[in-house]
Amino acid sequence: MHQPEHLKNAGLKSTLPRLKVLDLFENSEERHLSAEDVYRQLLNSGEDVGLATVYRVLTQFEQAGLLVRHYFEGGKSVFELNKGEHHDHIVCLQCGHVEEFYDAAIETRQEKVATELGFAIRDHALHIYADCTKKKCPHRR
Amino acid sequence: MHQPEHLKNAGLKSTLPRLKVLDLFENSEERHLSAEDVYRQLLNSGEDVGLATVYRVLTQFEQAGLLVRHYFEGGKSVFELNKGEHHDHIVCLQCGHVEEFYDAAIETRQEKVATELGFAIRDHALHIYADCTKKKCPHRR
DNA sequence: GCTGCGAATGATAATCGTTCTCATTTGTAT
DNA sequence: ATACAAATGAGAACGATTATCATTCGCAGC
Repeated sequence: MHQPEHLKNAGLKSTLPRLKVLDLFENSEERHLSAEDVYRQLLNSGEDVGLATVYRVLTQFEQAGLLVRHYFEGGKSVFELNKGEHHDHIVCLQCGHVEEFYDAAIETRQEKVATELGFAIRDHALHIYADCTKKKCPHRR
Repeated sequence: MHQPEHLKNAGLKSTLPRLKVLDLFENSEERHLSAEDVYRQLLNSGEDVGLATVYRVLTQFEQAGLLVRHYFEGGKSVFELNKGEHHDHIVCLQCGHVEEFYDAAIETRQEKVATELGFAIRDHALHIYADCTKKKCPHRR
């Protein structure tokens, strides 16, 4: 019973579809969901939302700062709850699972490089595509 | 008069469209070209190529290792000549120009992080989106 | 140089992710 | 309860890319 305030604070009416989407992100196993993922999961849960609404809501949530959008290889973009702390991503090539990491040294180095080249960083994305070396891997895909 | 060998070595017939595309990448101002960019520039040069062929040739060149493909934000992917040496990219948000850089510290740090998380890096992409702080900026877009 | 055949091309249709349009429905302030 | 703006959903539209398929081209063999 706290999502409505999240929406209010973001200046968004608390409608059914919006509550459902927020809830999904807060209770889903996988933190990183594409629009299609969200749509499918809502349909499977018996909800009756339109794909267009899912796209709209995701975009609104991104603009409101509730979600963060990532552009991984393969065209479709994925969203995750905005925890406030920046982090980069490592994507498993086997199962598609996304792991997060943060490395202060990499961050400061980026700033250094950008400054030297005469740029002011606005945003950045570090995506590592790798094979999981552990035996457990089948997250999904 | 050396492109034909490049193609031969890659196991590709040296056809007119393929030679034109290779030539474009070797002589263009901007190293980073999208399929649309290539298509437009060839049309402007009076060449008569089909868009489908451009996409096909770019993909073949990528598989042959002649070109490298990058997925920047904004959907469309861009290609550049494969110089053999890896580098990351900083994209100017004003003009769309792409600058390249390489930072050994960042590279080694990535390896370290991946290993610690139990992954074997296959590929990675570091894209910095920034504003150019210099007065000269109008490369294009 | 000419021929033939498989590979390559180009026009166009199809696909995929995403956005737009618009008539209908819903949330909420009154 | 009422009303009105905001939000929704179905489907059209869109941009990037890929697939289809009849025609054309590169090149090996004559």
